Order: sequence, then structure tokens, then C-alpha cells
Amino acid sequence: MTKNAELILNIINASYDHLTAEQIYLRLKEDQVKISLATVYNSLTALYEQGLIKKVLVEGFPDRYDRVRRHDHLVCSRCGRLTDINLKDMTAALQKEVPVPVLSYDLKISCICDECSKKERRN
Amino acid sequence: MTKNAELILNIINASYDHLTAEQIYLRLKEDQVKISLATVYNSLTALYEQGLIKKVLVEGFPDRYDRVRRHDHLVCSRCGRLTDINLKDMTAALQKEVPVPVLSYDLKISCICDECSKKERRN
DNA sequence: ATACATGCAAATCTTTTGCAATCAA
DNA sequence: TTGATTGCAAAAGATTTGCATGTAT
Repeated sequence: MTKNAELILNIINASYDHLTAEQIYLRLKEDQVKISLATVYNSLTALYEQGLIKKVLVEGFPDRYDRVRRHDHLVCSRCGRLTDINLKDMTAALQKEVPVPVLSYDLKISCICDECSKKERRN
Repeated sequence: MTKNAELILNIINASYDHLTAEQIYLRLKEDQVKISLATVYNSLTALYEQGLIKKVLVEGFPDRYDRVRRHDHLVCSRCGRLTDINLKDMTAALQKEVPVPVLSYDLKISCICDECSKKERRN
């Protein structure tokens, strides 16, 4: 684990913001860390392959990075905002329906976030 | 709805294969349809915006296109293969846990497909 | 005639890679 | 010294776009 990778892992684990590679890069620069975007990407890939972080893919947005602790997501269908939600683990229930071993699952719930709701009510 | 868009919609609705834009393009060419890849992409975007098809995003794979009828997916974590699975609609149950209206949800179950299981047992 | 659909090539965006320079053990 | 890490710039892959041309009503 390189020092840079550790910094990046800390940022991800300390934030609920589902940051993109570029946002992580900018945050590091703000903190006066001398690093390139390529190194951010490479470190993210390494962390991902070690299972230390997760990726969240949403149509129309660059990959966002996330903690590994199990949780689900609300996705705003207007602005793409991701919000964590802690639902009960469904692995066992899903396993009853699936003919092969369930390794994990990914649940995204589509909704309209408060901010976008307000915006729409104004118009 | 243009003739090309209709052809593409028919391909998607007639296949369980979760085709990529390029695969759709190749399938059309096989059928002697004169069309460009750009038009395939443009038509897919139009169909998607009209809510007539869905996209399936999986890490490391180009977008794949799918029917709109509600169903969930098994995703092979080795080869990326997508398999439809018909689980009970969970919208009502999720709504009880979520403080904003649930528009829809997307559930991907990670597993290892039969073919990859066999391959691994051989080695 | 008008508006839309098409195809091509170029542009875009995100991410990955080759490689030389640098750093750390 | 040796091997890993870094940064840069270039490449890559997927998708979108500008624009001139073609098509259908």
C-alpha cells in the first residue's frame, strides 16, 4: 500500500460523497498533495482490485468510488445524486431464488432527491 | 419512430442476449440492413429516452440494451454474462423503507455462471 | 418545401498505458 | 542498486456531435 493509495482510501472512507476520480484528485491538490490524475486512477484501480473500495456506476456519470461496507443506494433520476441507505441484507433471501451461489448484490433505488423535488415544485 | 429504430427495438425485444450497440449494428449488417454505427447509437438513445428500452451497466463492459419489462439480473463476476431472473416486484417493500417516492429499482446479483464454474473446476 | 433521418468523420469524455524519471528500501 | 511508484503524454474505447446529404411527406 503506497502512501498515495492510503491517502485516497482515507478520503473515500471519510466521505459520504461518492467521489469521482477527478474529485479525489482535486481534493488531494487542495490538501497540497503533489499527485497526478493518472496516479489517482492507478491507485483507485489497485484499491479496487484489492477489494478495499467499490465503484458505483450510474448512467451518464463517471465512476464514483465508495466504501465497501454493505449498503444500498438511492439514485436521483434528475441529478444523479447518490444517497446511502441501510436496508436489511437480502443475500439469504435472494439465495433462495437463485440456482447458483450469490456472491453479493447491488441495489439501486431510483427516486427524485429533495433538492430536485423542490426545484420542480418551484417551476 | 423511424424504420431503423423499429428494427433495433425488435432486435432487442426478440433477444435475451443483452446486446451492445456494436452487436446490434453487426446483427443488422448480417441482415443486409444498410446502417451506420452512429445511427445505431442515435436510435438507441432515442429509444432509451422514450422509455422503450433499458440500459444495463456493468463495470468493464460497454452498455448493453434490454427490454423494459421488469426483471432482475444475475451478473457473472468472471465473464460479465447477464442472465434474466424474475423475482417478485419489491417496489412496495422498498417504499416502506425509503422516505421519498420510489420510481423504480435496479437489482444486480453477482454470481459465477455455469460456464465459468465448469471452467474453474477443470483447472 | 420542409423537416427529419442518415452517415461520416471528428470530437468528446473517461480511463488506461508506455515509458522515462524518480523514489524508497 | 533494485524494484516499485510516479507523471506525462499518448492511446484507447465508447459514445456523441457537426454538418452536409438524402429521404419522406
